[in-house]
Amino acid sequence: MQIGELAKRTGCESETIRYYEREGLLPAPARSSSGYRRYEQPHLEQLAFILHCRSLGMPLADIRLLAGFHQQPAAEPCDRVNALIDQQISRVHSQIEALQKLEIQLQQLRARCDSPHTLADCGILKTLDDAATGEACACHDAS
Amino acid sequence: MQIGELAKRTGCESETIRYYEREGLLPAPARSSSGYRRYEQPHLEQLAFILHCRSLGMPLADIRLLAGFHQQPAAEPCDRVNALIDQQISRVHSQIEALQKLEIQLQQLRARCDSPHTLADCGILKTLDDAATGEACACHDAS
DNA sequence: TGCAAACCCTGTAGCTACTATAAGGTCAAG
DNA sequence: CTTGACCTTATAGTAGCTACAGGGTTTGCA
Ligand SMILES: [Zn+2]
Ligand SMILES: [Zn+2]
Ligand SMILES: [Zn+2]
Ligand SMILES: [Zn+2]
Repeated sequence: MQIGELAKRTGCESETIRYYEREGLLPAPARSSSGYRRYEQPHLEQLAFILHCRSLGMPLADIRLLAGFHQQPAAEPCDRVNALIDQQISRVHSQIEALQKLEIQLQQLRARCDSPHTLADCGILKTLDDAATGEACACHDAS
Repeated sequence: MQIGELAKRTGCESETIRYYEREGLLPAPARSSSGYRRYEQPHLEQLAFILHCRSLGMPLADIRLLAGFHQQPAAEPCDRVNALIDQQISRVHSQIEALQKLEIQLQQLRARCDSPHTLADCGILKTLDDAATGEACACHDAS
């Protein structure tokens, strides 16, 4: 199958497929006489593997490692697989925590302007300006 | 003051300050005879304003707009300020939701390997491989 | 046969918000 | 007069694509 059909079947754009090939995530496929890439079933599965991992937010470097375990002796322990997943869980978890703090801060700032104002009287702008001169702000210094 | 001192006082690297200048977020300061940037108090406040907004996750384009409201007639309504903050809140909120889903999916995948295994028997690798061939997976198809 | 649409190819640049060099000029202390 | 700490510009790198530009190929139809 050509790249366009692989794209259609996986829901991944042709350009992304070529990008994965350049990055060494997908093996270079055979070419037709005119230079078109020709993919077989294993490529489709490899790409599906990559996209599945991407949908879990895994970085490409980790996916490369995960895919590489298929080339390793099957009797090896799987602790490095676990470590990759655990790492990703903790990355995601700390991102959630940081974003939750951010949301609270933003809502405290937003609360400074509840009724329609002019720019001159806007509690949001005032808070931001005051904070820039070193004063306490609703978003960062709330108790 | 020179760029290094501004950097020290704000906790922002000199290179980032120059970057903000290139991006039009900080006005170009006066130069000494040898070409060194010389900053005054207003630059420090402007930079503090930017850094405060950045700490709330605001994109530079939005900060540019927020800062631009200072040049606008003060009698204008502040609804565009609110809109920027609301937009940021909803961006943050939807990121949180997406990451929370991700965390659950990752934990479901992780649960497939609870005791030490070999690569051949690893429930995580098996799940990923099966998903690549179209089968249901713990992470995406759990009820 | 001729032509147009729909494919495909490579290579390059753009996106965000920095960060990190390289290669050089300036200034104050000792 | 030299050392070290500053400063300058310009360029490239980061992650994961996405969007061209400028070309070649294949297929179908009149
Ligand atoms: Zn307001
Ligand atoms: Zn604040
Ligand atoms: Zn395992
Ligand atoms: Zn899954």
